[in-house]
Amino acid sequence: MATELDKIDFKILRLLQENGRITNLLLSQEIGLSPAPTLERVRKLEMSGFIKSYHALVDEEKLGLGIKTFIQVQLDFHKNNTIQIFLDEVNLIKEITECHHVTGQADFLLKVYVSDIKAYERLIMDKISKISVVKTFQTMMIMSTTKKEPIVPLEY
Amino acid sequence: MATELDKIDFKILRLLQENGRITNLLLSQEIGLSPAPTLERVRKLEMSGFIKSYHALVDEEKLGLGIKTFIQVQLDFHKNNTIQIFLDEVNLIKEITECHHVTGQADFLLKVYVSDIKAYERLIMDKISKISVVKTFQTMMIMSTTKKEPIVPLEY
DNA sequence: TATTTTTTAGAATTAAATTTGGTAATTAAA
DNA sequence: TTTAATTACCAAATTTAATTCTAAAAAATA
Repeated sequence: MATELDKIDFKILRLLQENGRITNLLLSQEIGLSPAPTLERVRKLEMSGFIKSYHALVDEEKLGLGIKTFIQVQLDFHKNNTIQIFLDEVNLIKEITECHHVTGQADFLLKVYVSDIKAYERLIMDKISKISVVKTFQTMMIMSTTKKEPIVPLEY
Repeated sequence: MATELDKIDFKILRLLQENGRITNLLLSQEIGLSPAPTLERVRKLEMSGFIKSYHALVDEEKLGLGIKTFIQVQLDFHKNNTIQIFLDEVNLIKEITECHHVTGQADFLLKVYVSDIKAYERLIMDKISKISVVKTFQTMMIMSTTKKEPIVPLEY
């Protein structure tokens, strides 16, 4: 199986990132092929892992998640398995939807969703600050999000 | 139209966030209704905006996007339309996929995708640092991402 | 309790996905 | 350069799913 993608494949990737539920018929028309080879290309992109999954995007505000933040966390590296301890705890906290290991002053950057400030205080007091290996953390509260592309920047 | 969601609606939201391409038939079996009312509920969730859109998730690494970073930006507020100038520039830079207005030392947090370090240097030198209202910025390079939920944390 | 409204299931219809078989184009080998 | 092999494609047929429709059941209201 050749893993080289041509322009048509990139176009398929773009269209499916834009609309994950586009019908195969429409997709085939957009890319200028008939339905059969279009479907075959999509299946190949799925099988080879270029397309990982499909997801519905929901309106968090409407669902009552009024508070979104990023938290920069610095760890205390006195134990030798500090990072694993931290990651295990993070995985138990459902309000944390993203966890990135980053360079810079902070060790980790977390993304958090909660309903309101009270819930945020509880998260901080009862969960984040109780993780033994956490040294310091700083909240960046998201006031607004002006750009959130569902598409990664590709050449084609 | 009542905007009250019941447990079945929340289950639909969860299942569609997990798998945006689940068939209506399967979805109906999962939630324990027949296909017709299941479809009607999904359409209502779409029409009322609880479901905003559907997207394919691609493998950025495989597509050659080896560098992912967050950039914290501080603006220079000497002009009175500083923020709008900044946002207009950000919208022109395709490598920036997210832009959040945040509290804390930084004014904005950007998420960036590029192919390699050379491309990152070009982004910084030719684009970010040339935005007139940018005072300072700091890169947090993402070394690994250990959690990235496609599902927002809901009660039900 | 009677009436209205809403929600649902099941059947019928429509549309889409998938498979199949054959052809053209490309690539590899002689 | 010719031939063989592979790959990609299209069109049509088939299968499967989505959608619509009708009537019954459940829930809400009077």
